[in-house]
Amino acid sequence: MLQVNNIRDHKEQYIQALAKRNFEAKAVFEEVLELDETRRNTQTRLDDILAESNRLSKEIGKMFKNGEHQKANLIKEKTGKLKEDSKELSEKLSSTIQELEQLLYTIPNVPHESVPAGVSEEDNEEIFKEGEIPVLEKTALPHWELAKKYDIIDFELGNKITGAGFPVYKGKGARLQRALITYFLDKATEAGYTEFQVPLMINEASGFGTGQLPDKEGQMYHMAEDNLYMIPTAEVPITNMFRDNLLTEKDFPISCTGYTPCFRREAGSYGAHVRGLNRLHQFDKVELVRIEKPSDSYAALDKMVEHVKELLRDLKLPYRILRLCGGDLGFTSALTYDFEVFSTAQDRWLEISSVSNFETFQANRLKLRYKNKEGKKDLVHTLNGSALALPRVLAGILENYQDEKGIKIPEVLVPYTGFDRID
RNA sequence: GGAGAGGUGGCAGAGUGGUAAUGCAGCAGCCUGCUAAGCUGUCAUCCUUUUGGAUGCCCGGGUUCGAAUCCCGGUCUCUCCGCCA
Repeated sequence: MLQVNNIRDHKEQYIQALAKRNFEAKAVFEEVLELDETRRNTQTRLDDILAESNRLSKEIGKMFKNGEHQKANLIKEKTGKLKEDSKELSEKLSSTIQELEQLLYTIPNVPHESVPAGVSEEDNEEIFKEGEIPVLEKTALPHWELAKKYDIIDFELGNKITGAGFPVYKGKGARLQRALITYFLDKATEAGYTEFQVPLMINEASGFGTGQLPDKEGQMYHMAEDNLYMIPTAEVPITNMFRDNLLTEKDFPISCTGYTPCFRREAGSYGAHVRGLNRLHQFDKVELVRIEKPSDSYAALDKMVEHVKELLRDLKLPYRILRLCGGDLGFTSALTYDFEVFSTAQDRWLEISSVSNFETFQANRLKLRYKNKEGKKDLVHTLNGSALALPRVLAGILENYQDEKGIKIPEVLVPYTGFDRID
């Protein structure tokens, strides 16, 4: 959520930046500023009335003490009128504030200056590419067929238990999955991130804090009876650990990692592109979250990008990095880098990580602040990134490491799997 | 699921109808020559920004001239019992 003061101070700059995500901000900003003006006027008027009313109350108190009951009763009549006025004004004030907030909820984050304009993923900017794309035999298979051939993932079994998009990993498939999780967590820990195990369900306040609510409600599984949501990513519980906090300089840097399953309804996405592991309702992910002082946040973002690069280098998977264009940028993000692994047998790129700086957009909703050197309170910057999302990494490994007789395990994983081939 | 207790500033913790003590931490300054102590100020939010004013004691209602305090509803936490991995 943007701050009204910033909208006022940087109006033209924000309008231009938001145009990069094809968000027409001019009219909304006008309305925001107008409502804010009304809010302040109303408050001033209300304050005056309440001040008068408080003053009279004090007098009445004194009069009763002095036994001047008649005089007191006279003044009481006055307070009745004041009360009516104040009620009216305070209703106006709260409805104005509500209206203002509703409006602010609809405004996405202001893109960073480096974000290219654009309307769709086709306008994303490729900024880095690394790794050899292997030349596969004609007999090479897509991962869902490999999974069946070597009996390591059972999609039908998941259908039976739950439904489409809930695969069952089996034998060496399950072990490889666990190896990846442990490997990613170890790498994050080595890089200084503190590991957490967090709840997989969140309440409404948490959903609001990181921005899944109110606009992405339909993407989460909701348990109506308890009003809880299944987490779509560990970002939500991890970042919300810090909700309503007032940090001090000493608390930084804050860097957290955690493995969780993630649950997404993915309503409306079906078809060939979602086959196999490409898109699931439940998948595993290791997430990184950082809470930074504003001055340090972009350096932190770079560090996260380097971290993810290293993982992919270690796994020897061909990948590229995209700087998301305005049209593809998430609602809450100021700058996002997507990592994509090349799925050789499908001949397409698969997103396996998304690393973002939210600047103060989430912190404002989270009421997550720190006391700076001058003792003033300031919103922090929040960041997060996947390191990494498992299913597509697995798909990449299966497809890129296949030969006619099986699948080779990337060297760095062998200590974790205890085997070097699936066949 | 049943019973009870509780929710006050960054933290700790008073306050049972007259308008939020105190301590610690933080920040600014003063002082003292030693890793520190002492003193003073500041130290919830908003409006005005100069005096000042309002709001704020988990959330929402109510009673009252006046509510942290009394009443109703909700919510969360803790303790005990029950159930249970």
